[in-house]
Amino acid sequence: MSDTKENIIGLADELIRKRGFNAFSYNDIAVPLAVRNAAIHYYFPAKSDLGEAVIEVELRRVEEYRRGSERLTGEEQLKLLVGVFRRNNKLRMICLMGSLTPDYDTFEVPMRRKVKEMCLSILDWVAESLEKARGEGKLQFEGEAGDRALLVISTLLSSLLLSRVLGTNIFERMLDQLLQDMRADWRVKDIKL
Amino acid sequence: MSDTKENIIGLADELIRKRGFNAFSYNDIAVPLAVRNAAIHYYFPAKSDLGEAVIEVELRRVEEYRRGSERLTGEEQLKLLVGVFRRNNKLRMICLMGSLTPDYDTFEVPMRRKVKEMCLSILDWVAESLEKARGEGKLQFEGEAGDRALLVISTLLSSLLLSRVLGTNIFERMLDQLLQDMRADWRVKDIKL
DNA sequence: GTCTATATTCCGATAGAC
DNA sequence: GTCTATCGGAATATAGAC
Repeated sequence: MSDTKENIIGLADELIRKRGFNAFSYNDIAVPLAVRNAAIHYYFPAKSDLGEAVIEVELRRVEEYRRGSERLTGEEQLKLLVGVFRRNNKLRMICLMGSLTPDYDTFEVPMRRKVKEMCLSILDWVAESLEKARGEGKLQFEGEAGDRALLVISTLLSSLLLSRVLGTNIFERMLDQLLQDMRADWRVKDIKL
Repeated sequence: MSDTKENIIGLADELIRKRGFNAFSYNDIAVPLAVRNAAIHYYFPAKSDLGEAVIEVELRRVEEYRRGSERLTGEEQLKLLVGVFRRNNKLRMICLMGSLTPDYDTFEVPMRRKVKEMCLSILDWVAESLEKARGEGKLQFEGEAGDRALLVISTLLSSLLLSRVLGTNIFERMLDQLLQDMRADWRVKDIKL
């Protein structure tokens, strides 16, 4: 993939997380990259093509995390997950789920499908990690791992939203509560950056 | 307050919940109300004025809920809260926190302040209800009610986001998990509409 | 208080040269 | 693959008549 194309996707990803899909323009990408908006249209004829590409990359990122952490314990996988969100929090960036799901009904159908696929993929990974950690005795929760994954993602997603408005410390307050609920013996500050 | 003004605010509220603040236009309000966009500008010179008015109404709504449920038990207050969200869920509408916090950094400062005020007000109400319900022995949780309120709001907010993408039943799955965690002896389906 | 009319700006998108 | 140039449309917003 060409550098320009990669840079466009990378910057679009950042803009989606910081300002939302409907709030950024081709110009917001063209100016920092010092190209004309026609160059962006060359790679992504319509804005939704760019949106889909950003999600596609995220899907691959999730797959990589998944394959790259296969040999880790469930607990380590969860620390990895929480670490990713904490890093985003420090950068005032929300996650793609938190940014794209509120605007879901304004998207064209193909992009909606991609958003849904992304949500399912992330949830699946989290559920797997939770189940694994429970099997190791490092986590306790009742019910199915898929249901618990919904609550975990919910907390991660919302903590990024609320942190920006109410202050960064909200993230740790929320995550530590969640970890306590699941009887984890570690807290956010225990994760090495 | 004039009918037109009220109708504008009401429709704007709906559009914010369904499509997001940055995705709706004055025309989306003018057409259904059969007025010209100049009429909307008469009441709300700038779009942010309209946004602030919508939040203002929500703030008063929260205050009303609060005063109107003072004599209810904490448990009944929570059922009321969950019921409000469930009704929104059925209408495919997300809450204002879920819609406005992702776009927070695109707002002008006065509107950001209002968003923050709204978040704090809702959290405060939830914390109060949780504390009350805990005192009644109808709910169990560790730590401060304020921290727990963050998790409760997080689940309500996210369930609306995810329900639209993954299916309406997500709402009940998530809320029932949350209630189970707090050892509540009721579930979503027990709430009368 | 609502209208017509319009200013202004910005957006996504495309044609065609290089 | 990137550019210049431009189109068509939509957005927010305002002036001034009624």
